[in-house]
Amino acid sequence: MDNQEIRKAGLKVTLPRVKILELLEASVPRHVSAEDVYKMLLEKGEEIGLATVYRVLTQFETAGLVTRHNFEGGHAVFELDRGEHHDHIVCVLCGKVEEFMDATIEERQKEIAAEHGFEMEDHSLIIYGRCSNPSCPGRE
Amino acid sequence: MDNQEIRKAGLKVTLPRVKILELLEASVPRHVSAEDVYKMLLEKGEEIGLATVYRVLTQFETAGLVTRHNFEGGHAVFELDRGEHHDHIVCVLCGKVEEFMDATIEERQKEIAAEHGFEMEDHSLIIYGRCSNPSCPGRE
DNA sequence: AGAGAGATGAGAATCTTTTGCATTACGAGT
DNA sequence: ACTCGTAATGCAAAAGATTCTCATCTCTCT
Repeated sequence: MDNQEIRKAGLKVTLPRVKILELLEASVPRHVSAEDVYKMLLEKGEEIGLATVYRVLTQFETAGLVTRHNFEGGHAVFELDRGEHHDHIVCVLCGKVEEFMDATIEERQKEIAAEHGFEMEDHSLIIYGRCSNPSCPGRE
Repeated sequence: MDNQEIRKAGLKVTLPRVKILELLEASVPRHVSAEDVYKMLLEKGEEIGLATVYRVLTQFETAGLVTRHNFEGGHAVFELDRGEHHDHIVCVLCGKVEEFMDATIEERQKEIAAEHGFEMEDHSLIIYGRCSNPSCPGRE
């Protein structure tokens, strides 16, 4: 039940919040912008304002339900937080996003932060490249 | 001579471009937003429009003279590209930025991209944490 | 010095995200 | 279930960052 997650986050269980969480759980692709969420809701016939989408996503982020990423392109994307941390590979041609997790890198990051006198709080690793998908545009 | 770098990039050697490049070479901190550059130029008495700053920074980025980073906070920062690649540690409290370079991580990234069928083009690794600087605000 | 392509400046426009405020919807208590 | 107070929503306006338009200016080449 989604409701419990929302409630546990200290938020009232309202229709917009439930709908947005449902959408994120069912969402393919997993990485969506606030605008994406808004449009997807409209298509499903839900009358939820864009401002509310932004507010709810920010609240979810604060509550640890979703993670916000600042990919290239000026707008943030969100994804449901499923517990395990991971990083991203983004195709610069078609925008496809794949996820990965590498213990070696994770470990080194912690060491590096410590070497610089930082207490690591979070990190963001994004690899940009060209994917091998045949249907990926912009490949000659 | 800065002029040569600009010329080599296929751009006309104009006053705004020279001034912006000079500023980036002398700039402390090394990571500045377009707005920062604009204000710094104003303080030095240079009458260069904000739109031009954006244009020139984008051109410099395309030419490989500077690198653009999408840190948290919605605005991009630029830094002069000095040849060697490096990553960043950003203090979430005071905004201080330190640079580092780790061969182990670099190597793994290339391997990971290959494993996913991507040809790595670029990457961005940012560690967020709390620095140990005594004058850093927000520490209890 | 002169011509033409390219660059600039100022402001308008665009895009993303946030905010103010009147209205509405949860949910604790009865 | 009913009522009430508070928190949440929707809309429109605002704010912040970046890009675009276009008339004017300036490099570069000759």
